[in-house]
Amino acid sequence: MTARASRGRRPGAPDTRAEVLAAARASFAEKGFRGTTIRAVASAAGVDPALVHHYFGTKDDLFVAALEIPVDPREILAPVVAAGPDGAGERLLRTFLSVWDDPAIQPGLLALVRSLMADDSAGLVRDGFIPVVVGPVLASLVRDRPEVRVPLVASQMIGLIVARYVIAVPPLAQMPAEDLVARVGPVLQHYLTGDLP
Amino acid sequence: MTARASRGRRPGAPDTRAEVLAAARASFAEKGFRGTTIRAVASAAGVDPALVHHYFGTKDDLFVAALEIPVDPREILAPVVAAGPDGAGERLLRTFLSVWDDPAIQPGLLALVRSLMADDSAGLVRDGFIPVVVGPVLASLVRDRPEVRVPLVASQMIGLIVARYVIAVPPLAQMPAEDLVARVGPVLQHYLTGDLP
DNA sequence: GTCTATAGACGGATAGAC
DNA sequence: GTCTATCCGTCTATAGAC
Repeated sequence: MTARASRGRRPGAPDTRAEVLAAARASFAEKGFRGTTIRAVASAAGVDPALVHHYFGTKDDLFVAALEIPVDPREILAPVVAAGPDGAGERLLRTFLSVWDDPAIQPGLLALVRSLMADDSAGLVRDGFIPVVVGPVLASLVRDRPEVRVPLVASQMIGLIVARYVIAVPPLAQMPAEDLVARVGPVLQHYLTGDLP
Repeated sequence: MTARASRGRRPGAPDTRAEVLAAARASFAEKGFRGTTIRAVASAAGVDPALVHHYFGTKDDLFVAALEIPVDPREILAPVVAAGPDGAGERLLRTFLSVWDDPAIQPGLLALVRSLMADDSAGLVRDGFIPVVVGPVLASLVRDRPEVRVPLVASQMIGLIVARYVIAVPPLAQMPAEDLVARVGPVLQHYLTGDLP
């Protein structure tokens, strides 16, 4: 994402590049990586396939351009952990949902999730994301035995993502975030600090 | 699966058909539908691509042959609902895990889940599987407001599938089924019959 | 900048020899 | 039954005209 503000008037042509990127984002989010074709993206944006290559290079390049998640999980979760374990379940879920419900971020996250499930890149989540990103963050919130509590928390949050955003089962997909916080938050809290066999 | 027992000796050639099917199952489970190619399946089974077609017809046919889920969810869940709402969370989870942990069934289920997440066939789960299969079954177990309780139960079970079987996050993937029943069962019970805002 | 034309690779499917 | 050879379609990617 290059800086787009510069003085003087913008080029007369509409921002074709942005339209291509938006089309790519939507397609990757909906159909996954293998399911989207450069041709389909170009057609959706009303341009020629060659133009897509001209802007973004290879299909892989287009994919990473379409992700562009403007969120650092550790940064956004910092205030959640700073407030301590009390009510952490609700706070965690609230910030989590606020990110996922952001229409500017959602397509990128969806595309990411879709591609992670489709390929055998599950190892990336298992050995990368969970232990190095979310693990340490959550570990500071749990009472004990993080190695069993963190995965349980993760399982419920993964299920929420898949049910609400990927499958969009009603009424989960339409449910206001605060309702979900009230209903699922206590479960997360239980996994974090409750009595567990 | 045709009956394989008949008197007299089996044909001298090893059961190539079964090997092809096994290779297909593994590939579909690991790489999803789009990710597996007939050629790769044939190569993994040590045979010619044309032979795969000869046995199974199109790639779609091969896929449904590789699924071959020998389980009717409604049938297997019948005893769970018959015993009533008390302790239903644990019972539900136990039968659920016993099916998923069955090595004869798991690859088919995994392939199914992978393909459902990859394509935009989410509608199939949302409008088909959940409301017509699992919905009615679970609805008879909940205390009230099935339209909010059933999706919550579904979200936790989906999360368990993805975390334990698709991503295989440790130690969730290695955890004995009974440990999971003891830890997650109460949450399901809470979603089924507990106090919910 | 935008499009046309096409090269090159890959995968599904079929026909037919052995 | 099993394999060779091949057709046909789709896709990425590039070269080059306008």
